[in-house]
This record gives sequence, structure tokens and C-alpha cells, in this order.
Amino acid sequence: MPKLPDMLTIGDVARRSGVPHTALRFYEERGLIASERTVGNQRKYARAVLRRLAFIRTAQRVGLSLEEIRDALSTLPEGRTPTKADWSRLSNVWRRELDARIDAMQRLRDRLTACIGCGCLSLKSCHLMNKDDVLAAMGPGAPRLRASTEGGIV
Amino acid sequence: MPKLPDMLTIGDVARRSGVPHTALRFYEERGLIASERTVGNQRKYARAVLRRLAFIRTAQRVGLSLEEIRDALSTLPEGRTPTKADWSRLSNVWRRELDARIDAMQRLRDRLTACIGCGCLSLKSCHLMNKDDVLAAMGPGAPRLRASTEGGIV
DNA sequence: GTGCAACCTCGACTCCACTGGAGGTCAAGA
DNA sequence: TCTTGACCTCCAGTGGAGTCGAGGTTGCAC
Repeated sequence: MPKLPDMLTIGDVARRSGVPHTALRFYEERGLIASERTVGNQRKYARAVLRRLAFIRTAQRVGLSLEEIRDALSTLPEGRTPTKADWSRLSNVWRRELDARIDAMQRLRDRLTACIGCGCLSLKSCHLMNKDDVLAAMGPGAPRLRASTEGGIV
Repeated sequence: MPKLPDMLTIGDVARRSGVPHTALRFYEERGLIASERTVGNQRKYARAVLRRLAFIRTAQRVGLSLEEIRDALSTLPEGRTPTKADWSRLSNVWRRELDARIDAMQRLRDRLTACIGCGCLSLKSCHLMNKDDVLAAMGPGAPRLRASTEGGIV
């Protein structure tokens, strides 16, 4: 069984994508990528996996968890690698997510700046301490999980 | 032994600061806060701990790890609770940190936006894939640790 | 046919910031 | 004095995103 020219070994994929082979197996286990196997049980990847990995890493940088990314990818019919249209749709979602995070950070920064002069840091009065800040996403504990269930400092 | 009016129990501190008592013990173990003990070995906190906690939680929201926060606090002579001047100095550092993160996010968003039309996501050419982005702080793995040692996608 | 790198699985370990439970003690009010 | 709730220590567990090592196979070049 000759090696198909467009199939990559896990080592190839790791080298080309910069994603460690351990992570590649981990992603497969988590259902983010897929592979075929040789008769000898070794993984063979279609080249499209590189694009998929780029997609995954970019989404991570936007702040999405692997689970969210997997969900996003699974909205593509039959686990397709994203086409231009899919990418456009998903990246619009990400952009909104990023926008929200940027907003939250800017609010925090502005409050911080406003507080530099006062040195207050009082729990009652300083509005840096208010809990309405979406930036709980970067707060204590498991960041992404808590974001929705907790409001930061109370 | 009468309860000193300005000493707080762990329950008081938890209620007033919104920080769970489990976290308070954890912070103490990590050297971020301190307490005295009663004859019966129960913790007694000076009121200043509330300010210190506010400081800690705010720093967390800026994205600092507990270790970084502890280091920042330890630059204060003899573990003082921050004065206005200290707070001003430290919060300026945080603001720069925040500014950098906001910048990185904005760059990422702009790249994302630029890519929406192209659908490329090619490892070689798409500059969303370039590794010079400080936002690795929000990337894979243990976010804060990796930020300095890794460059994101390679 | 041998040598060796690259691959396989499985389970255990990492880090960070905590949380929870078990089993026991302390403090304060009735 | 009793009861109750707040507190104590110690240890184990959580979750996300992996990493590492042991022990065993595959594949390819010479």
C-alpha cells in the first residue's frame, strides 16, 4: 500500500503546523481533528488538517476553549474543513467576542487610570471594585468557565 | 480575652470582601495576606486586609497571577498595605500591562477582520498566523506562564 | 536482515487557583 | 451546661490544556 502523496504523518503535521504531536493526539481525542490509519495503525492526516489546525489555534487566541471551537467546527456539515463562507461566518462571531473583550479591558483600564490619582481601592466606593465587569473572564479560577457564572469581585 | 474591635474573623473578611474563606486561607498559604491568631488558634485579620484583598482581586482582573501579585506586594517595604503612592506606582505598571493586552487584542481583531474577506487561513501566508502576537497570553495551555516562554503558533 | 527513528497506547503527571469533605475545636448565647 | 455555628487542619479533587514516560510496534534505508 503506497503512501498517498497528500497524506501526512503526525510528525509532518507537527512540524508544519508547529503544534506538538502530543497536542495533535489530544485534539483528536477531543474530537477537534481526525485522522485515518495505515495498516500498521499509524495516523495519516489529510492536508486539510493544517488549515483546521490554523483555525483551532486562531480561535484559541481569540480566547475560545477547545470545547467551543469543537462546537463551532461541528456546525460545519459533516465536519468539513471550513470554506471561505464558513470562515467568514465564524470569524464574524469571533470578532464580536474579541470586541467584547477589548471593551471590557478598556473599561477596566479607564477605571484603573481614574483610580491612580485617588489611591482609594475601597471596597465600598471605588468603582474598580464593582462587579459588573465582563472581564471576569480574566479573573480568578478557571477563566472561561467562571465568566458566565460569576461576576468577579462581589 | 475581649474581641478587639478592629480585628476581623475570617468570616467577617469573607463577607466584607466577597472572597470565599477557602480562598483566604489559600492566599495566606501563598503568602499574599497574613493573619494573627487568637489563643484558640483562630485567624484574626487587621482591617487593612480588606484593602489588600481589593488590591489582589484587581490585579487578578488585570491578568496577573497570584505569584506576580505577591511579588508586587512584596516590593512594598515590610509587607505594608499599599499607600496611595504605592498604589499609584503599581497601578501604572498594571495599566501598561493592560494597554499591551488591549493592543494585542486589537491587532488580532484587525487581522481577523482583514481575513474575513479572504478565507485564507493559510499557515504560510495569512498573517493571522504570525507568531509575533503578544496575545499568546490568552493562548493555549496555562495562559500566564506560557506568555513569556512561547510565541503562539509557529 | 538489521538498525533506528518514528510511531503507537495508556496512564500518570503538570500548573493554577481554588473548592470540598472529614474529623475535630472554639466561642458565645440561652 | 448545652447547643450551635463558626472555625481549625489536612488531604483529595476539579478543570482546561496539555506533557511525559514506559513499553511495545512500524516503516524505511542500508
